[in-house]
Amino acid sequence: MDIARSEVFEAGTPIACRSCQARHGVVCGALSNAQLKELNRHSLRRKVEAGSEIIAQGSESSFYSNIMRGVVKLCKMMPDGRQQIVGLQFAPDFVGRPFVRESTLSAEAATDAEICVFPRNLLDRMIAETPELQRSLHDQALNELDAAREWMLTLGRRTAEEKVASLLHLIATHAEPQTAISAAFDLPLSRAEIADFLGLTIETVSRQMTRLRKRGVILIENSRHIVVPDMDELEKISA
Amino acid sequence: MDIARSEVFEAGTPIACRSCQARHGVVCGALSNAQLKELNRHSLRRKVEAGSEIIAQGSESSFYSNIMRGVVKLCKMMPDGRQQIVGLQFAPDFVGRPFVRESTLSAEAATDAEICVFPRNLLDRMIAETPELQRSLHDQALNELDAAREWMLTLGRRTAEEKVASLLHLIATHAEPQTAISAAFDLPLSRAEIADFLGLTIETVSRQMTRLRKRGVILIENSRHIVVPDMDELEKISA
DNA sequence: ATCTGAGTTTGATCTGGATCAAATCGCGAC
DNA sequence: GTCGCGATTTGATCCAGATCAAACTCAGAT
Repeated sequence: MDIARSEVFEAGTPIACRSCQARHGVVCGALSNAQLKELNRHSLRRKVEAGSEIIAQGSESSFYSNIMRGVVKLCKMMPDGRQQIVGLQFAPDFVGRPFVRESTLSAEAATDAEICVFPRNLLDRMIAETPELQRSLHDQALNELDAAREWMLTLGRRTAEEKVASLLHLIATHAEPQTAISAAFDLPLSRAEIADFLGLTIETVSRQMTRLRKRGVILIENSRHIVVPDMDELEKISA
Repeated sequence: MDIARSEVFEAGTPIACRSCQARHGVVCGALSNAQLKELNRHSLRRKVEAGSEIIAQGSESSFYSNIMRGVVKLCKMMPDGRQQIVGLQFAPDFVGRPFVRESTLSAEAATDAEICVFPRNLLDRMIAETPELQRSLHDQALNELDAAREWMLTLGRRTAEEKVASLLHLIATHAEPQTAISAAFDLPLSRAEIADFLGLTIETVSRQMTRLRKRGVILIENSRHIVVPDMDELEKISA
């Protein structure tokens, strides 16, 4: 994302964060009206298209964001190019690493997305002044930690088939009201990204998807759109 | 650990947490004297021996702890018995999951250890009342999240050799002042536990250790005691 | 001193997923 | 429409790490 390089908070037309309206992000949901007003003066609503980088691994980031729409992937890259996706974030998640300037991972829009961008210094001050905000962010951090550890189990101990089923289950759960028996959703990730999330190759991902399709566990309407007739079946396979 | 079942805070001789003395845990380091005094009335210093469970996966835990000495492993177990260690904790770490009663993982002493045990209700209240404590715990959660994501890269994308080197590097870094070029330390984990941390089998762990020994990267004084003549060498291998 | 058994190492073989290679599918540009 | 090209699927083969099997080690127990 170009915001990272250019001086964001000088250029562009700041749009009030109160435009979040129906759905507040993690940050603005925890602030008083006075704080919101101040934040609004310095925050920016931003559309980012799929594939653009929001935070670069190894860089010092001068801002945080809230995801208002879309999916963001968190990636770690090794010097030789091997890559691992270490998390997916959805609205209204907070993006950034409080208390530490340099990021050990990159954040990239997996789909077209909209984010609210906040200057780091201002938000750091608000976190220090606002226990409720700290609590919200603490809460999100703990939820991400639970999710990361669950995924460690997937990476370390599940088979390729179970990994693919786990991913489909994860996406379906975030896309659907999760009450329904069946689900239909768009994958926010390409096969290559799925492979990088599951610690597999694209070929193995493709073969496992085909296997699930042939068994009737999923329908592949096209490579990005999936229908799951029976979520219990999928959950059983993901073990 | 029997504490989980019996009513801890009635039996036993409570020992003042101020006995932490030189080294405070994450919790007591962030409290005022008045709060410490109240906490002392309800906390308990406890010795736990290697292998005993501090928190059981799927159970409701009514207490938190601080590790004062020793190493604690966090495990996730699948219904069919497959297991993954998802983190190691060292003094003065906090153990427990604030805000959620039921644990999705188990915490078990990997070595003989000493912990300070706090009643959940009391500490929850103190967290709510004490921004500095919330900040400490938030900080630890974020550090654990960084570590978990780093380990996801290890699980998903590193080879068996790189995994073993990564583990040795991790342990060495926590055991030694990390300034020295060489390191000597006791492994807090058995081969089986190392396998469960790295997503490998014990045979593969053993073979990779032997390979590293034959290459002169490590000396195995006995299966638990390791010497690393050149930490840079080890770090290079862990990639 | 010898026995015992858990933990570890070593060896032989197998296999799930990687790698290498070639279609096939879509979709935007012309 | 059809050309070009990246994304995906499918096929053939390979190999890192799993599995199966057997020693070996060593700290107690007798």
